[in-house]
Amino acid sequence: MTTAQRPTLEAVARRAGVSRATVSRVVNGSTTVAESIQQAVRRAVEELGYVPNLAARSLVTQRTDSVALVMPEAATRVFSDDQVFPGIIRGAAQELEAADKQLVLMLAGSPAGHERVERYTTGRHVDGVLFASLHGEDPLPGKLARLGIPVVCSGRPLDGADVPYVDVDHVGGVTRAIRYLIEQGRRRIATIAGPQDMVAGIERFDGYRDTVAAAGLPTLVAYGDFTRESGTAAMRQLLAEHPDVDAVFAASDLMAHAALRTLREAGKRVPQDVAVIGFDDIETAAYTEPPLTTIRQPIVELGRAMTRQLLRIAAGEPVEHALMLSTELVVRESA
Amino acid sequence: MTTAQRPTLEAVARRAGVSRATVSRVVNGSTTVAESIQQAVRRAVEELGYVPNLAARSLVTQRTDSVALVMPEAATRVFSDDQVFPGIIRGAAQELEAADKQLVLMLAGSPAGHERVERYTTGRHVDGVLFASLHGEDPLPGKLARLGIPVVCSGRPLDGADVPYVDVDHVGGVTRAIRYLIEQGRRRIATIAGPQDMVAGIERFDGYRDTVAAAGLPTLVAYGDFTRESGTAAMRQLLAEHPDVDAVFAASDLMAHAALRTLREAGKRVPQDVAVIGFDDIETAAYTEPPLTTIRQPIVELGRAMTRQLLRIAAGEPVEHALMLSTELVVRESA
DNA sequence: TTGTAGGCGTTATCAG
DNA sequence: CTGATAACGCCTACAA
Repeated sequence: MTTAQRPTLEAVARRAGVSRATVSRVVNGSTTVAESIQQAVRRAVEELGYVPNLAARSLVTQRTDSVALVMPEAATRVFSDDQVFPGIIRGAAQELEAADKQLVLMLAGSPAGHERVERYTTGRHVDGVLFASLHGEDPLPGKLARLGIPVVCSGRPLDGADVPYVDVDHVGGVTRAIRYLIEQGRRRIATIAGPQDMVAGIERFDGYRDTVAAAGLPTLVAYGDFTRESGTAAMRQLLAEHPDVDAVFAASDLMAHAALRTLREAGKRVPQDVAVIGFDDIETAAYTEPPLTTIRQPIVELGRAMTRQLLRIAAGEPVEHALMLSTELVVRESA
Repeated sequence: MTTAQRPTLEAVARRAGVSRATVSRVVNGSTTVAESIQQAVRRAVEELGYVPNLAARSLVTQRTDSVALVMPEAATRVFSDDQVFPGIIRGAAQELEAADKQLVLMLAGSPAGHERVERYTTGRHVDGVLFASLHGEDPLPGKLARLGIPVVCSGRPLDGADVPYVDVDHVGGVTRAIRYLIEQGRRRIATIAGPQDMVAGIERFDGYRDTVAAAGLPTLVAYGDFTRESGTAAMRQLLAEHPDVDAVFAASDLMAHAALRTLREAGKRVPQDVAVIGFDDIETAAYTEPPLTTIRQPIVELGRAMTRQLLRIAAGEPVEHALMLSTELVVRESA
């Protein structure tokens, strides 16, 4: 029942026989303190189990040593089993740990949640804000940037706000994949596109459309929302509308996985009858039947890169306005 | 360039022509303020864009309105694609959102990380601490509890600390699964067990061992660490040591998934030659080949339940020392 | 019902 | 190199 008041600077100071100021200096690593005194202070800190009160500290320093990671998705979708969000979280956590800062996770799925996030972040309760994936034209990133609060987005903000961002090379990856399909002799190449209110959905579709168009091939499209269920529906639609489809590029591995299964149920062999390529390279991709050929995006690295940019901005250093991480075609057996 | 100092209570008070105390009352929803004054204050708050400084507030209230979720796993494993950790995060986030508290995520994989977590949490920088999954005998939960800091673990702490926890009914679920296998006429039932330094690994193994023993059947075991790679190795070992195995219970869906593939490569048909049952019911389970029969654990609910318990403890209410969430056998085609 | 005043635990500015 | 002392922004008795 050690309900004992936690010790304060004052207590440590008394015990070490010095002033609060000196203790503060030692605790914060100032070098201008005599060695003998430093030792005395450290011993007192040790004996008392002193831990600085961050609230008090940030009250005066105006820093909070914490960063918010905002996930604007509905709570139910953020953690489906694509590994995108967990990957970003992990990358951010790693980088923040190295910087000795805290990661505050915020879900902004509901309107109430969004408002909460706005209150919290504009209230300067964090040193910076990371946006994990924007849906539609969220004005929040731009607003925060204008308030002078460090912000970094994953993907170009759709509302055109002048906010620094990091993204993976969707278009490049997709272009490579579609060309690969064409080289294999595929001519009726369809796509299961992602949501068109998210950069990832838009750019992956653009990459597909431009590449098939450049090759003089038709555009065959059905839309999904990155989930397996939507992939199943889209694949069925594609099959119904274009029975002669001979390749499918799905904008997410989850949708590609669903397409694989739907194709099998429809009696199509993969890749003989229809080739399938996904996007993400989630762990499951290597275990599908057949193993999925897909475009790998460095998702953990995305989280890390965003965080590094944010920390630079917070430190007043200049950063590239946009950073692009490269993607890579991983050929397995589905195409 | 609105670098303008953010407004303080003082500023709002001046603008509304009242005292700081009154503004504080209005902001915190005190009812003892005249309606007309409330309106004036609210207008001033609005006009100035006032947002309370949490650091200042928690300095005096001794509350931080934030809760830490500690994931003691190595960063690289926390977000593999089993949905356990993301599920817990999601449940906690939902419940915390309702309580208007912040979720601070902390990875304690490395020794340095663990020490960081210890400093932060013992330093009373959060109102409570949630432990997402314990590895070995971590003394931290017990230590925090002794310091009077609200703590809730997922799973019984292995060091015997007297800390409240919430867990799913591993043993019950596994028992049902093994009995089901026996009813189907399986007699050479093996298990791919999880790590034996985690409650989940231990209890799932216990459930298996006791049930096969009670039926007079042999114990055939290989160990994994919940990942697919380890599942592959374990299944190979099982096949080598017990070529006549006719059923496998894997302690995680990921390992079960790997087992499915390994069995196929070995020329075994599932479920005809070998039945396979997993544990978790991750989304992928419905999409494996064949679809996986597995034991479902309510993982998001686990996160929510832990959080609710923590909030109760923090509010000084009494809580059950242990809470058990039920599991359920989901029969698909692999068994 | 409203205002006054003190203090929460640190850091930072100055003297000494 | 060290020690007073004044903020930092807010809440909360207590007084009016």
